[in-house]
Amino acid sequence: MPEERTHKVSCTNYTYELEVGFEILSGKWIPLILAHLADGPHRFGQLRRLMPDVTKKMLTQQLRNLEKYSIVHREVYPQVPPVVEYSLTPIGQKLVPILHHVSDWSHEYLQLRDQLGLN
Amino acid sequence: MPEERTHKVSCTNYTYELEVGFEILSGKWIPLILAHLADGPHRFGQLRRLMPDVTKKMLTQQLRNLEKYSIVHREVYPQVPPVVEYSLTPIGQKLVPILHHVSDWSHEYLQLRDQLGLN
DNA sequence: CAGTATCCTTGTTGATACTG
DNA sequence: CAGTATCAACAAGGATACTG
Repeated sequence: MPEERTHKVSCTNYTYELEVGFEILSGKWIPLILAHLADGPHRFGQLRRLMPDVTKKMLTQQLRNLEKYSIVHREVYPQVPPVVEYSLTPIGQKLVPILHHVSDWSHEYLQLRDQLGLN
Repeated sequence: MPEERTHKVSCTNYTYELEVGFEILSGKWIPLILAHLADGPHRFGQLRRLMPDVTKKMLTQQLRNLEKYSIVHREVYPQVPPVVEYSLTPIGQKLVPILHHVSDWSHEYLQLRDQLGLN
C-alpha cells in the first residue's frame, strides 16, 4: 500500500511528470519491446522473431527512441556479420513493474467486461 | 513488494493484456483527463478550464472514448442549460495507482537525467 | 545481420464555425 | 453549457527496395 498523497493529483509537477512518462511509453510497439527486453538482453534478430508483425524499420525506429531516452542500451559488437544487443538500462528496468501493473489491470478489466457481457 | 512472477513476461496473455491497457491509455490528453477525474467528478466546463490547451472537440472525443471503454461515467442532468458530469467508474478508479507509478517513475527519471547532465 | 532510404497510406489532432 | 460538423495539417506507421 503506497502512502497517502496529500496533494491534489492534478498539481503541475504531477501532470508534467505524467506526460513525460506517457510520452516515453507512446509508440505502437514500445510496451511490447520493453516486455521482451524485461526478460533479458536480446539481439535485433531475436526481437524480430518475437514480434513478426513489426517491420525492421519500425523496430529500429522505436528502439532508437528508447535509446535516446536512455531506457534501452544498444551494444554493437563490431563483427562481420554485425551483432547488436539491446538491453534495459537501470532506469529502464524500473519501468518493468509498471508494465506488470498495466497488464494486471487489463486482466481485471477484461474479466469485468466478460462478466457484464459487454463487447 | 509484488510476488515473483514465474512465467516469462512476454507470454501471450501478458503481452495481449499489456496492449489492451496501453490502447485504452493512448490518446494525447487521456492521462491528463484521468488525473483530473481522479480528484473527483468534474463538469465538462471545469475540465476545459483545467486543460485550456485542449479543444472542446478533443476533450469530447477523448471523454467519449473513455466512456466507451467503461473507464469514465457520463451523467447528463437534463436542464437548460445542460449540466454534464464526468466521473471515474470503479475500474477506472483502479487505473489511478498506475498514473501515480508513472509519475513517480518520471520524477526519478528526470532527476537522473539532471544528475547526469543529459538533455 | 542489422540496418537505411524512399515513398505512400492512415490515423490523430487542430481550427473554425455552427447548434439544441 | 456542452457539445457537432467540416475541413485542413501533421504525425505515425507501413511497403518495398537497397546496403555495409
